[in-house]
Amino acid sequence: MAGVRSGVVERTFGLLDAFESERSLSLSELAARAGLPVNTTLRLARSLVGVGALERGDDGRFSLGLHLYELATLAPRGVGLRGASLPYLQHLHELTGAHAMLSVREGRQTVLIERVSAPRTARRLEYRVGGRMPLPLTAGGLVLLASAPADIQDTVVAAFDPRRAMDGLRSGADLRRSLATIRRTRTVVATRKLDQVRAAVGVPLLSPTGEAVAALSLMMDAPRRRVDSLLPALAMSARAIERDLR
Amino acid sequence: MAGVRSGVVERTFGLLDAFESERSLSLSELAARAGLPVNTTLRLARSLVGVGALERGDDGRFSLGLHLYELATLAPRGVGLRGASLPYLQHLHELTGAHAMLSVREGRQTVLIERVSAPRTARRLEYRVGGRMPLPLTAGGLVLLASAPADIQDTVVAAFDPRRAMDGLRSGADLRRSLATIRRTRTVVATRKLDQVRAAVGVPLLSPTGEAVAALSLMMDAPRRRVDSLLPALAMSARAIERDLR
DNA sequence: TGCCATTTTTCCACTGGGTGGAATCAGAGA
DNA sequence: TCTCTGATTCCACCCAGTGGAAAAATGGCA
Repeated sequence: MAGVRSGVVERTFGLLDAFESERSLSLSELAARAGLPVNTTLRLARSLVGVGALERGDDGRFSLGLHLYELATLAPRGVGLRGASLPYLQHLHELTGAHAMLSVREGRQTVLIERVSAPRTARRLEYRVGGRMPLPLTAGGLVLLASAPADIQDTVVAAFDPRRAMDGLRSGADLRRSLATIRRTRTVVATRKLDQVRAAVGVPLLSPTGEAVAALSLMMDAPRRRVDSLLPALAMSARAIERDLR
Repeated sequence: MAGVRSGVVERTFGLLDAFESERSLSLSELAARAGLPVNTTLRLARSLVGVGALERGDDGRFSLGLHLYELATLAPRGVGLRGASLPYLQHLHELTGAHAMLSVREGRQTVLIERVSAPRTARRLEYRVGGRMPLPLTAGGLVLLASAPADIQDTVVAAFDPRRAMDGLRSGADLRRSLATIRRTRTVVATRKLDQVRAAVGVPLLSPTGEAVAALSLMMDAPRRRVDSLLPALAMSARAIERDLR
């Protein structure tokens, strides 16, 4: 479907990516989503079942396999970070009642590595664990954008759409100013009405060499003043995680 | 290196699997581990970087990429189960102080989906999140084996090695008897001195159709009598997770 | 700084694995 | 029983993948 320049690897991951919206797919559905002939799809899918990247149920439908989970646990930016942070996310959530989140930057988007939320509220959020969001749309994203390479910042600022932005960001210039502030204070406080949540705070997680490898953030439905008060606990947690990572 | 029958998909995942023991590998290390010519390795690895399955640092070394994490979160047997179970694992851990674990069966082994442990003890355990263990060596594995297809049970029983087994299992016949008991009681209580942990209990997590999709288990260094007392809480948690999964 | 060893990358001609259209088979409804 | 959709097998073509070899980059070491 997409204009991927051929290559077996690209096709293979094209197949896997086809499961983004559906948990299980039949052969022909899979072929249609990946934009490949059924036959080609069948052959690749069988190989993928062979290596455990796909599983095939008794009904013949495919779904993503456990082997991907095993590999993911070995991805440094995935589970390493997650394991170190989870206890602190738990603690922050219990302490504040807010959604506690850990995210990293992947190109011009953020990927949510982990989130600890109250059980019922979790389903309403569109920001799923493992899911992506544009950088300027989340507190964590802003933190990560602020310390991203210049070319990334430039393209994101250029493509900035004020209509889907945090309160107070009306132009690319606003965004740039905001990023400078974030770099200085190592802190974001942002408000926006989305997903039943009004405000969010974020801080970077710094590697020993001083670069932001991830962002820790809290989201809650509360006025800005109250959200401000969460910052000390958030910053302390970030320091603690950094310590544990060594 | 292993006798994988050629095919680009197999080679590709051979490359990814090479990261099992090392977080990052240079091109030549990667080629050596995967048993492929450097040139072939380079070409494949670049494609993998292109799709996000690998990442390449400034130093030229490769490591597993975030995209695998994103895919893993879509694997039904991975993150779906994990998300539903995590709060209960937390609760069980707090309640009992034991290691609380969730595992599934993959062929003749178990894969640990999630574990909640006290921070310091976690590092000593060889059973890593995302890692594998032979079915008869863990309480969760025994639960899963007890409800596995007959052919799986047969091969595992045939290959059974009493030297690395739970207390009281001295032969394949013992194991088979034990599995029958587990099926009847839907419960495992096992003791073994390993990893500083003396005893474990496990119960199955049943799908709506009644098959065991996962195992919930607790591990702690305590005499068997005390471990027995954990069973009610464990069973209740399993029922609660099953409810949530619907 | 210059030299050597190692690793990474580019180049290229060969060929066999990948391809996909078409035929066949399996299964669910009607 | 017939029909239709989806899954699977078959097979001839051919280009993407291959890997040896050369070139370039890297990194110690003196």
